[in-house]
Parts: sequence; C-alpha cells; structure tokens
Amino acid sequence: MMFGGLSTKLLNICIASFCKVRLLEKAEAIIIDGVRLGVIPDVVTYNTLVSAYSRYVSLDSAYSVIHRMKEAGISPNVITYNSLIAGATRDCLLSQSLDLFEEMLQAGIHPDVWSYNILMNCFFKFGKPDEANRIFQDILLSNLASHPATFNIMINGLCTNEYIDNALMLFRNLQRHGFVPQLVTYNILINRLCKARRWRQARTILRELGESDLEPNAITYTTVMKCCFRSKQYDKGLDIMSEMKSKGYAFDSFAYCTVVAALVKTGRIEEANACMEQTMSNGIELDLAAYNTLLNMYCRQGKFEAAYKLLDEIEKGGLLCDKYTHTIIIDGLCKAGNFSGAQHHLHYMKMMGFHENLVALNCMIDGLCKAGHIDRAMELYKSMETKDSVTYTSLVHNLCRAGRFRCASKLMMKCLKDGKKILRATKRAVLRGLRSSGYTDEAKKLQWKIQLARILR
DNA sequence: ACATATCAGT
Repeated sequence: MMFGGLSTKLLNICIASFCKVRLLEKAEAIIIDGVRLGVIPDVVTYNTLVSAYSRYVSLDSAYSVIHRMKEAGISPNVITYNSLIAGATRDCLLSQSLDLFEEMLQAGIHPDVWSYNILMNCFFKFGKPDEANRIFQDILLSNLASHPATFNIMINGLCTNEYIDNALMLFRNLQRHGFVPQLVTYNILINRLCKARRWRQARTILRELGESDLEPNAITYTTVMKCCFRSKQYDKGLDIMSEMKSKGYAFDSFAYCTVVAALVKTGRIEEANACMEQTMSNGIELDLAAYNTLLNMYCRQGKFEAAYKLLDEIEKGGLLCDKYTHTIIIDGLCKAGNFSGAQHHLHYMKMMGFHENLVALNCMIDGLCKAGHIDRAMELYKSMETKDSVTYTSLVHNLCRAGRFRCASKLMMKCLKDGKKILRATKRAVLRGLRSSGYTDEAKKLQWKIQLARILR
C-alpha cells in the first residue's frame, strides 16, 4: 500500500514535468505504463492533465479528461474546478466561467482563495470591475488568508479597467501595511504605466525595482524595451536588447517580436530581417503572434509571395489564423496599392467565419485615401455598419489634404455627434482649411459644435 | 506533484 502511494507520487511528478514542456502524449503514455504496473492515477494526476489540456489544447479536451476521471471513480475537487474556470476565462467564456463556479458550489465543494482570485480576474477581464472589487472585499473580510496574487490581480485589473490611479493608491497603501511587492507586481505596474504613457511614474517604479532585492527577469526587460519603442527612443530600446543578451537572459519569442515589430515600424527592414533570422536559428518555436509579426515584415517589404506561402505554412501547421493575421495581409496589400487583392482577402476572411473587422476596413479606407481614391473610401465608409474614431480621423485628415474642407467639416460633425474622439491636430486642420478658403461661418459653426461636444462629454 | 496575475502581432 505504501509502495503504491509512493509510486503514484512519482507518476505525478513525471506527468507534471512532461506537461510543463507540452509533451502530453508522453504524459498519457506514462499513465498507461503505470496502470500496467499497478500504479493507480489519483486526483492530482487528473488535475495535472486537466490543466495542461485546457492550457495547451482546448477546454473541450479538458472536459474529456474530467469524463475519464469520473469513469475512474475519482471526483473533481476544488483544484479541478479552479483549473477549468481559469481555462474558460482564458478562452474568453464569461458565462461558462460563472456556470462552473456555480456548479462547484452545487457539488458542495468550498471555493478557496485561489477560486476567488481566478473569479476576480475573470470579472476584470470582462470589464466588470465592480463585481471584481466586491470579491476582493469579500476575501479581505473572510477568514481566507489573502495571497500576494490577490493584490497583483487587483492591481492589474484596476489598471486594465481604467482605474490606474486607484491601482497606484492600492499599491502604496499595501506597501504602507507591509506588503512587499513581487517582481510581477513591478512588471504589471511598469507595463500599465507605459501603456498609459505615464513615463515619469513608470520610471519611478522601475527605479524602486532596482533598489529592491529583486532581480529583473526577461519580462521586465521586454516590457522596458517596448516602453522605449513606444516613446520613440529606438536606439535606447536596442541598447536594452543588447544588455539583455549580454546578461544572458533567455531571448524568447516575446523579446524577438517586440524588436522586430519596432524595426519594421521604423522602416529598418534589413535589421528586422537579421533579427528574425536570429530568432529562427535559435530554434525558437513560432506561435501565431510570432508568425503574424513575420507576416507583417514580409508585407512591408512587398514580399507577398512569401507572405502567402507563410499563410499556407501556418494553416498546415495546425494553427488557425486570427483577425490579426487577416488584418496584416489586408493592410499590407492596401499599402502596396493592391486594392482588389485586399478586397479579395476581405471576402476570404468572411468565408473563414470572421464577420466585422473594423480595423481591416479602416486600413482599406486609409490606403484608398493615401492612394488618392477618396471617393472610393467614402463609398466604403457609407457601407460600414460601425465606425470608430480611426475611421473618421483617417477620412477627415485626407479630405483636408485634398482641400475638401467642407466635406471634412460635415464628416467631423457626424463624428462628434457619434461621440467619437478625434485628434486635436485634425480638428485644427479642418478649421484652418475652412477659414483659409473663406468658409468663415462654417468654421464658427464647427467650433461651436466642438465646444458643445466637450461640454456634453 | 495539480489551480490565479505581468511581456509580442493591425
């Protein structure tokens, strides 16, 4: 009996290490071997599989593990449910996450602090900060010992739900009460502050990380590098890349994509190529985001044959293209002036089950305008179900460039009525254009509308 | 030995 217990423990350790490197078939094979030798899988064995399948394969495949588990006479426990709920949240299935939580309660299983953390993260992900906050308060008031992750999830969730000041206040309050930030806490704050373009505060947090006992990791470096690129400090970003390499940090797919995307964006195609070759020669496995980065690079070089070949390769490799993939192709074709090709791909995308793709249509509009086909762009605009501020900005800006200020003005009023934001520079361009071409009354009217929109907002 | 949070792509 004791021997059996020990063997199951060993089996579980083996399975966990195979799952960690995504060798699920190997993990399954060991279970079969184990059963032959009389080693009985337990709840931990199945939980390990549930987690791995939901993470690396699909939620459905995780459910089939649950089925096998029940057939073997083993009941799911709180960890099983936590894994499933986390998986459903990762797959953007809000109601399924909540149903699973309910099912867990119905089954008489008591949620633990992990369950509440996962649920909190779920609410934040779906833009429900109030519900998330309620759970946070419940955790603090309950007897459950809170875990640093509770605070990290809270800080991150507040930031992604536009409560970045509250997140900072929470962070400082926690520190006053003796909370020692973890590396993830710093990484979360640096990243979110950079995305909000609050460079000064981001630098403060980065400095505090430097003064702490913690060592930055690859995520920290990638985050800071991205911040440099975002604030147009390209050479500084590349310096950080070299520092990261020389200090021996693993240069992963994230790091390479960040660098390649920045190089492509600034037109440094040769360097981007070299960087991408390094990625490949380092044997880094490309996932869809990495393929999309590569695809974007090809498109910007006008290498569409290579791009289409890559598209085939992606699909043959069993990956499904996402909306980013298609948008990159459409944007690339538009920038190259191939509008019939772009139209064709738009149809293809629809055939693949993607319906509205506002970003791709915005790329079409911008491309048409830049190639001087403003009327075609206006036609497309009229046929669109939804528009956003990018749609309007692109059209208004290009109408101004073509000297069609009254048309630009009319469109901008529509935009304001629609409650969409528009760049200040674009507003000024329209007003200046109207005045200089003698439409002073129109300019006054527009200015009034702009002020009105500001008051109403 | 199993479950949560941070970094890349239009």
